[in-house]
Amino acid sequence: MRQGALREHNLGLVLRQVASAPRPPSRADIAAATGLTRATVSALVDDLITGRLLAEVGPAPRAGAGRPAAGLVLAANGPAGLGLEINIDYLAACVVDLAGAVRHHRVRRADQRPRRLDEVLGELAGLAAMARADAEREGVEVAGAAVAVPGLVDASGLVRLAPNLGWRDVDVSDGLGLEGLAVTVDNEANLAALGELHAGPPGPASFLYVSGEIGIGAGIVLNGALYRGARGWSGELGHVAVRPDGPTCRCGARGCLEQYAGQEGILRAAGAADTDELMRRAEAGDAATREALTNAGTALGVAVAGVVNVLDLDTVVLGGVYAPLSRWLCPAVEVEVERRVLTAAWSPVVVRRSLLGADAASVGAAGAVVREIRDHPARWLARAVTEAGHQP
Amino acid sequence: MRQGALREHNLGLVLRQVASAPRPPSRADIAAATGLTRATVSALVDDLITGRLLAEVGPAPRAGAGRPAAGLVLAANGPAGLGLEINIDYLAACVVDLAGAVRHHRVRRADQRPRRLDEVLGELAGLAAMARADAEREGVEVAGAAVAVPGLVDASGLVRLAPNLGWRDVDVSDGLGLEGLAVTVDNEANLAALGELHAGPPGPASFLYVSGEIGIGAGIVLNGALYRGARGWSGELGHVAVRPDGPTCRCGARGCLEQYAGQEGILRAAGAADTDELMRRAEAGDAATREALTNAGTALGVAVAGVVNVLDLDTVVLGGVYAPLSRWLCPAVEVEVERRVLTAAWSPVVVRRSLLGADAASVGAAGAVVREIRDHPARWLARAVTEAGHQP
DNA sequence: ATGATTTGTTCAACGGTTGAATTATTTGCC
DNA sequence: GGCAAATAATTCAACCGTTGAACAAATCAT
Repeated sequence: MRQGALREHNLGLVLRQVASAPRPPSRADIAAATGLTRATVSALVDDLITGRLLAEVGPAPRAGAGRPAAGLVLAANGPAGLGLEINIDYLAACVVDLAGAVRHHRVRRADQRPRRLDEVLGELAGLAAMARADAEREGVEVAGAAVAVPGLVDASGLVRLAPNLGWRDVDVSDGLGLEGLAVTVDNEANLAALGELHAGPPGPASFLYVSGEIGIGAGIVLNGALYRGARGWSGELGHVAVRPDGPTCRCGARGCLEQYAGQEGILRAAGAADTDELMRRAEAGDAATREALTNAGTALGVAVAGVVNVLDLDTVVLGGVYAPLSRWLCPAVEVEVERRVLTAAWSPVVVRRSLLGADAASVGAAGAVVREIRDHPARWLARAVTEAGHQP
Repeated sequence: MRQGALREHNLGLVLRQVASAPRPPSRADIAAATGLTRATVSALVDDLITGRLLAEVGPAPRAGAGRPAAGLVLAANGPAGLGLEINIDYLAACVVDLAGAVRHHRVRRADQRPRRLDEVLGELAGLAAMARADAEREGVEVAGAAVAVPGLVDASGLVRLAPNLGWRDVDVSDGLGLEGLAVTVDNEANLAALGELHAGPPGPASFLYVSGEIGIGAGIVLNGALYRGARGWSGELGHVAVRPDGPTCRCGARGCLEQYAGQEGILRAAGAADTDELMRRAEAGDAATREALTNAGTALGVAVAGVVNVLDLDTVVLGGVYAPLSRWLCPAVEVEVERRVLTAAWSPVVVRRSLLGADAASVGAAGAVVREIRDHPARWLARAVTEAGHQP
């Protein structure tokens, strides 16, 4: 039973090695890096090439003598992931291939709050169908899908609560027209954090991804893996207490971060109608707006400093609506982190904006699908073999 | 290179299976539980028995027909772990065997703050020598040691800062007279959290262990493993902000939890000279003391609720001086957690006192040593074989 | 051209697991 | 008491994946 697990492990090892190499590596490079024999690597690579997970590229010019090496890259025409996102004011769909390249991306802006559930899912199903058709045209096969939702999602994929959409106990994967596909549903901040993880340099990382929307969520990446919590409900940063006797939050408690740094609170304090107006005023140098952003950043910094003190993270990423506002938020956050994190003197904590910006969740969702294949290639290979057998 | 890793993995699998079984399992039970064949399990068990990690017990009476099964238990005369603890007002040493039984335990109470470093380490070396001699008398071999220290310990085992002992950049493992042994050094709260993890029911668990002493530290266990942070400095709960504009802490920031729920703050508010007096007054029903404890519990609850909101933990354990005080602290902590944790309505958060009390860190340290052997038995087996070869 | 050098493949051997057959030891039933 | 059924543990040939050495392929340096 565990004899085959060895091969599965080594297939994944080779695949990850190719993915993390700065240049297309040869079989010999992989053997040297992993400690496996060249013979074993050759056998593994053969399986991966016939399974359309790896491809050979022309021999690179080499310095010195010796037979030229055939470079290996992740296959661009292999399996791809479909990422879908439902958010308050837009829907999005994208396709990411095994190498991490975004092959399709489409956003449809519209306030989803007044719409009925089936309208929302119907339009998302349309976006998904377009994405699949586009992927097929490009010669990649969609192998699975992940849906990002701004709310609490339980282990079975049921949306237990999405307060800003007014949803409760909704089965999102149903009614998307993706019957043949494996569909997972996850919290928007979690998938955005995964997107940020895979967009950065390869290798393990620990960071806090803060997603500022109407609410404030967080995705926690520890040692290169997403931490979901005991029940999958981690990251409720918006309800960390900033002032225990502050104003009452809609959750019932007092002084939650959301009251100070939530999108609605910032807009109210700045006297702006929406984020676009807020941005314009901030760029114009409006004093009240700048003050509102500084106050929000300070409150965010207090909460983030608490998390960093407890988890000892070296990076904090600001995403969602915080990403475009990061120019004004980051300094205030950094001041509080610098002041309140006990070990900040030894090792600095970086506070930066999201690399992917507003696309983080949808790209992260698609990336999570291909990452699953990359980490467990044997499952994909077994599937590919049985399919070939069934439809020759 | 990875062919042998398969065997190492399976040796560990069998060992963990024996450890987590409610009754001594037979080879056939293990095979059924792990999915390995009976033949493979027999071979693995033979290696583990000759390596003194497992032992057979007499056949248990069975219901129905069939050859009786030979029960397997973790060897009581195999390798054991030596746990040492340096704390503000006591030193401790203990020996824990592979099955988790405490075979030796000794505490020497004395305020360590006025003493010189070499005095402290000298006395601890004496305790360690006594523990080893006692272990030898009982027929167990000490296979390694771990030292718990109330301070920041870096990855190399150097104590970077122990504020309440006045230590900075101290190499503790040097000068303990344990030259032949593998010695690790770790934060007191981390090792206490491990002790609590192994004292509870087997299987993965996620919880926050809060260690109240002069400072307030925390050990974080996620999915059955200790989380140490990006640099190993996780758990600085004492410097989480409870009131951002509260009194200035000795760390320089304002409103840290330590100011409200640290041992010294509680004693001052209650007007008690030491913890014993505090306990007496609280039991006598003194109003000022009760109020001081409730206020401390409330502040602790605010900070703990923030951590639980972010990490989605289902259990919080109060240890250190909080353990004997938990009768008065827990209710106040629970009120804040109930009020402030967003998902508390779905899934309750348990706040309870430490099972091991004041012994958690030393027992946890010794347990960490044997747990290392239990998880990587191949290393121990290899060592045992070479030793047998050298001294036949 | 020839040798040095590096890549990739082939093949017998090896370590570890597997599955079936075999032995060992008990209970239940006549 | 004897025998069949049942369960535990071991033995052994077969199998799977990795290993190491030998070998063929392709290039550069001289």
